[in-house]
Amino acid sequence: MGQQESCIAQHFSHYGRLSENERRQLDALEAPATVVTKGQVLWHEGDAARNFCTLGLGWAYSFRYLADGTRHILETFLPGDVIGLREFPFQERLSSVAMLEDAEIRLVEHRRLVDIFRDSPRLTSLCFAVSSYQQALLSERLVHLSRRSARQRVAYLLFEFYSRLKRNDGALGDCFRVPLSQQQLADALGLSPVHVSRTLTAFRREGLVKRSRGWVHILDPQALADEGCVTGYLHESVLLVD
Amino acid sequence: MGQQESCIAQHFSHYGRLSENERRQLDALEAPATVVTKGQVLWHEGDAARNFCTLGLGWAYSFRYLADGTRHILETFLPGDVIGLREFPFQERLSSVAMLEDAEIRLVEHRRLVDIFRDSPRLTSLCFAVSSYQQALLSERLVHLSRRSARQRVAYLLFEFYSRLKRNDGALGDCFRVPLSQQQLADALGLSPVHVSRTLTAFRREGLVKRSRGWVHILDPQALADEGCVTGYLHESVLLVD
DNA sequence: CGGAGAATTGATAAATATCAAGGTAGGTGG
DNA sequence: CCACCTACCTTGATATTTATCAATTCTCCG
Repeated sequence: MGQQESCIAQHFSHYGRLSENERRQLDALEAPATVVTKGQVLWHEGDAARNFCTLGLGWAYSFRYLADGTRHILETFLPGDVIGLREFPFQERLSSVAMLEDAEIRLVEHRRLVDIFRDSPRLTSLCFAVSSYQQALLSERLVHLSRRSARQRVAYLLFEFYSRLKRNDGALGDCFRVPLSQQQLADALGLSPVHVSRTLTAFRREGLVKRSRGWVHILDPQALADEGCVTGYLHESVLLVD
Repeated sequence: MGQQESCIAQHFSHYGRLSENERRQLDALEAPATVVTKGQVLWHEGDAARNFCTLGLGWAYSFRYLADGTRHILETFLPGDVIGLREFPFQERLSSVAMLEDAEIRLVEHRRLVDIFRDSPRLTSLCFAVSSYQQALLSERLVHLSRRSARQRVAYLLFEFYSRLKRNDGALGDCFRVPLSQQQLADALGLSPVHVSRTLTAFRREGLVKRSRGWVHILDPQALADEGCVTGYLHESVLLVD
């Protein structure tokens, strides 16, 4: 992801092959990188929404506060992901976004997206694909949160991280960094931190997964996928026919 | 929604004013109406995805089967809604869709969407808006399902129906049709049908909501919104600046 | 009037939350 | 280099919510 291979081009290329020209168009979108620090809030729910951004390095998450002061984590963003695209048609941010680590982001004005729509039907299709993929992740999570046990939820989330990281880096091993605390995992899973801890302890005892401060080691990928009832289309290539 | 005011134009006009020309373009998308019957499955998860459709009359829902044979309802579709747009970049259906009532649908080939992308940046933006709004409904539901009590979930879902119906029909009163059985409400809420029944009984006793086979009567809209922790942006106009 | 799906109700069981008390590891300043 | 500090994690005991099972009633439709 150097200067000539922009983050956004990298991300879009998951959904279809890019021509040199298309790549240049995407590269031209991005402003210079901005450095942000762990814990920093990129924007709050309700803020005016005029841009989205790409995440060069580091993890982030979007969240909403509930009436009782608790917090729910809606999405996680991994290096290379696009953040805030879905808010394009809204005047206001629908959720807050905060950084899990020090990171580098690049802003893109929403109106630049309209330029894309005007200039390139193909890139437009790819934008749609990016957005639809995120929506697919969301609905998958919806299914997995609403009616599944704590074990299944935890297994699913860990496996989701695994498979999304693997999509960006085919050489990823079974041991990788996941910079969420148990409190944050709990906020993403709709569980109490205590119960997340118990579940992870059980998984460790059973030889499924080991987790310690920021790292996850998947001991038995197949068993984890089974436990999480992972169906698989998140892996499938989502290439557009054209 | 007669012959000249197509379902899809009607739907899109929620997101921005349509010119006569744009309206014609949208109208031209739709094939003649197809009649479908209650319980009919439009498509199954995993089927090839080559088109989407608009729902002229009647309700529908999308769902996934879980490993244990239970079912989760992901989305509900009301008259005027667009079904299956989010699957545009996927080769396969991500979820099944079934009818809650006898209804009328109109199919649109996915490749016609590419025509729109090529011919009209503005309609493209509106497509994006439609898709993003559905995504917003999904993420709102995600928040409301993962960490809220049964009372809050039920209240939220009923209020969501109320506000979505009201968006299509400003004159809607407090009493309207909701053709989901308690079993189906349970499948959408991630609760057992028994508990849905208890919760609805409690609401009736408290003078919040009355429900009987296919009808909902909201007795105290404000109290229901409070109980469901409805925040409000689903009502907001989502107009594009342009 | 009879039948079938749908809804209600009660009793009990299971899953998860909450509360509270330690324990551990990594970072920091002396 | 050590000691402490702090955030994070673990564990146990108890409380709450919701599921499950089973029996009954309701309501619509033929």
